[in-house]
Amino acid sequence: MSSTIITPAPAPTTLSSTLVARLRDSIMRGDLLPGSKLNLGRLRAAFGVSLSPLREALCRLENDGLVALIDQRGYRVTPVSAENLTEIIRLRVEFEGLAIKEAIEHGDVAWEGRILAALHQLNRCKRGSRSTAELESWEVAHRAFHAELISACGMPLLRQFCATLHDQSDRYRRIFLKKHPPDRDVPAEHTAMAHAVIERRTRDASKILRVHIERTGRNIQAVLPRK
Amino acid sequence: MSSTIITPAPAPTTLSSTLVARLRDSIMRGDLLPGSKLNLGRLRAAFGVSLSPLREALCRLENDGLVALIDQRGYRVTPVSAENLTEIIRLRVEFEGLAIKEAIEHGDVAWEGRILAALHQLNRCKRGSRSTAELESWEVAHRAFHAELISACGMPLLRQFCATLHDQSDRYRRIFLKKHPPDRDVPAEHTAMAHAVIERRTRDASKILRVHIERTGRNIQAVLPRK
DNA sequence: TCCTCCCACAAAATCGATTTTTTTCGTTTT
DNA sequence: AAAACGAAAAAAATCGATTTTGTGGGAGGA
Repeated sequence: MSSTIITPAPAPTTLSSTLVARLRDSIMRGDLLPGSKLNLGRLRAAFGVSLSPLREALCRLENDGLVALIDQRGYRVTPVSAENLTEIIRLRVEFEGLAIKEAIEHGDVAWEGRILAALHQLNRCKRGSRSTAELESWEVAHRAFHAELISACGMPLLRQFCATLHDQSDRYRRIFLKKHPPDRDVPAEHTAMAHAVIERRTRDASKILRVHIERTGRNIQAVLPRK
Repeated sequence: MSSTIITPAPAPTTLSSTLVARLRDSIMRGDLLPGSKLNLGRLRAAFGVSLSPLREALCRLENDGLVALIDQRGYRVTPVSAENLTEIIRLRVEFEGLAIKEAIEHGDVAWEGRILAALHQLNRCKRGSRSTAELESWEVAHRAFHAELISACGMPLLRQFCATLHDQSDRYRRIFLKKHPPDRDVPAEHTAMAHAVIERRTRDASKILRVHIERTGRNIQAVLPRK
């Protein structure tokens, strides 16, 4: 019993789980193009793994709507379309709107604190930065902030649905707004949202959230290639 | 080109896909108990398949929320709880309510026809029957009817979410109301719902749907074992 | 020229065996 | 007696190889 350092998280992970994260990143950043076929042999080689964990990882990405499996002809990256994006945005407004209402009703002081913490971390990330690592840390903080807003809604399934939809719209944003400068007033909106939520201004919070989601949607639609 | 009979469905299926259906049935009917551990070795033997397709099938059932995977310690059947059921019911009301509103707005005559067809098929199934096959055909028709009601909503993702939630609440109903006689007025409610939808009485349709879903929820809650 | 059939190739799906990790259960230590 | 340990057993995860299925192209026939 000397000064043994207890590892905070034993990192109980598996190859498949690691692969899920790696593949998700590749799809999210657009390295794997929407609609493109995922050749198992090539992927296996590229990631240096066997077929079993690769297949399992892809299967798990199906849950998130990032890939689709067709019997006997393998996996492809989920294609993108204006209609699909429209639905994602619409459902995000509905689902997150419901979730935030419930969260405002049930959230306690600890939750308020977590929101402020998440907001702080988010605002510390320079969005305009050129560095990939910094952009990535903004993405992480942004996702965490939105998740925290609804974390007190008391509905695990709903939170999962929201997370899935958020991921899907993030893919659009990251691929199609890659070269666009981020909106100026986004940080202000996040701050306004956090305060509206904490002060239990349900109406305000819902509205800011809706505007926030829909504006991003329109920005993407504007540059989405037409069919 | 003699009298070649064209197979209606080439059945482009794979072992994994077959397994998904078989496992889903086992879980839905409660053969595999909620919360129970799924021993891969035993399952492999029971279904006469290898690990690869079995693993893939289980992974796909995760999407439907019927099983859960924990790294390094395998799969288990999703446990049940009063809170979980409450959330499922709540979300079904919200999601299907939204979907039916959109469907009423966008549905055409062909859709109306499909609803009546589905309703007819449903009403032809004797719910009170003792035969397993007949009960099963009612389940199929019932699911098809509810799916048809919202099929015109123009939102594939939402339909998928609704289908998932429907499956989950069906599992509760099939397991916990196995020995209870079905409610007398359920067929009448289906008919009323179909007509309200076709006649574009949005308000009525939503209300009937909500009552329909919530009553089943209460019936299950009443017999759900307390913790 | 166009269509159909057949073969070789590529890819997906599946299997059986091997490697890791967790769980179990007796044994020891305090 | 309770906690701690460790080796054996069980189970999950992974791998490499085999089988099955889809695909593309060319020969043969209309």
